[in-house]
Amino acid sequence: MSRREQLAHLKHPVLSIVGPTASGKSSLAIAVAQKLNAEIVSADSMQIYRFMDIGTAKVDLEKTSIKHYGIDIIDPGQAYSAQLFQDYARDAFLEINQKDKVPLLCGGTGFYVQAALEDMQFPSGKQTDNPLRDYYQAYAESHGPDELWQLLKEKDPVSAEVIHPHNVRRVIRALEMYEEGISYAEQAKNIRNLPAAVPSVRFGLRVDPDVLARRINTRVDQMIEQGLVQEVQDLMQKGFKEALTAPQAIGYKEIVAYLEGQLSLEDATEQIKTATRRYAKRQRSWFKRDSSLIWLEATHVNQDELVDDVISLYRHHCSESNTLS
RNA sequence: GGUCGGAUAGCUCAGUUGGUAGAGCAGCGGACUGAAAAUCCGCGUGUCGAGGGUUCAAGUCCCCCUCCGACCA
Repeated sequence: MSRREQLAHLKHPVLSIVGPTASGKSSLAIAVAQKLNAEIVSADSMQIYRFMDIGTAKVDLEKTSIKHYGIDIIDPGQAYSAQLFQDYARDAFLEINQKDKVPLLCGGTGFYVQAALEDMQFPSGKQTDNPLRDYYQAYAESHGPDELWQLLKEKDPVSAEVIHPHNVRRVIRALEMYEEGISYAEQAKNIRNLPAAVPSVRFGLRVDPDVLARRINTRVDQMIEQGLVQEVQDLMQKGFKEALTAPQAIGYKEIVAYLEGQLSLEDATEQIKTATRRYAKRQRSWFKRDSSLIWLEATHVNQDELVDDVISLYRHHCSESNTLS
């Protein structure tokens, strides 16, 4: 059987749990995994990094007996991508399947979740960077974003049409793809209705935004108390700042600014809180569009109830179909 | 107690010679196919501190009160 077929015929569909940061996903996932004999695959673009523990609210792997994939898999100096995660997560699904256990995908990085579960096809090659990127970046800086967009418009007008001229990062990506003979617009066209690559039952946690904001605030204060500043200091010793992905993390970039004297610790803490709130908002937007999600109200609900709901709904949906046609 | 300054959006503040208000941040909504905790787009949400007066018309001028700040006692 091909890898593709194996993925389409898992013994147990992937149980997926998504939701905004601080919604209680990780803890719910562990509780569900214990009752369901599952192993967890984390879909989190920052928890994949070693040494970034406090600021990413990473679960303490020493304190749980549930196996976690997707945590501490690379060093902060390395770049990562949705494409790499797609392969990684699918390998994990197959490995868990071998053990006859339930693969439980849990995380807040919607792009990664979609890449893992749906038939999203990335250009071949496993690069995280592209040699052209620096050239176009420099071009945007010297000529301005609109000029760069004009460049794309000449080469690939259809893609230029779909991308806002000021979204430099995406304009560059489209130019890169053009050089490889791929149309950004063509790829992006189907994002709303990609077929599943893996059978799954998907849950989304909903938490009242005001309640979530309060949770975020106390969690950030706790991170500071637990030594986030020290953690960032240690990372800077390791050349973290120059890396591509890791220093973009909320809670890290602000503390770096504090350590460099650009912010007071108080201001840095405030900025972490608002950045986290805004992140939660973007997550809400992202997950809203997934019509296959089963939404669970998690604002004032006891976790045990949620666990029971998830398990019974999962079983119910499994009996309906557990493979893809 | 006295003098001066301030009081306008959730916050910091603009507001021309009187014509019922606008920026930044926050917030809300949205996009998203190799960085996604990234990147980008859209939206002003208001008893202009209270009361009275002048005026066709007051955030703006006058009176009075309240609160805050600075200075003088």
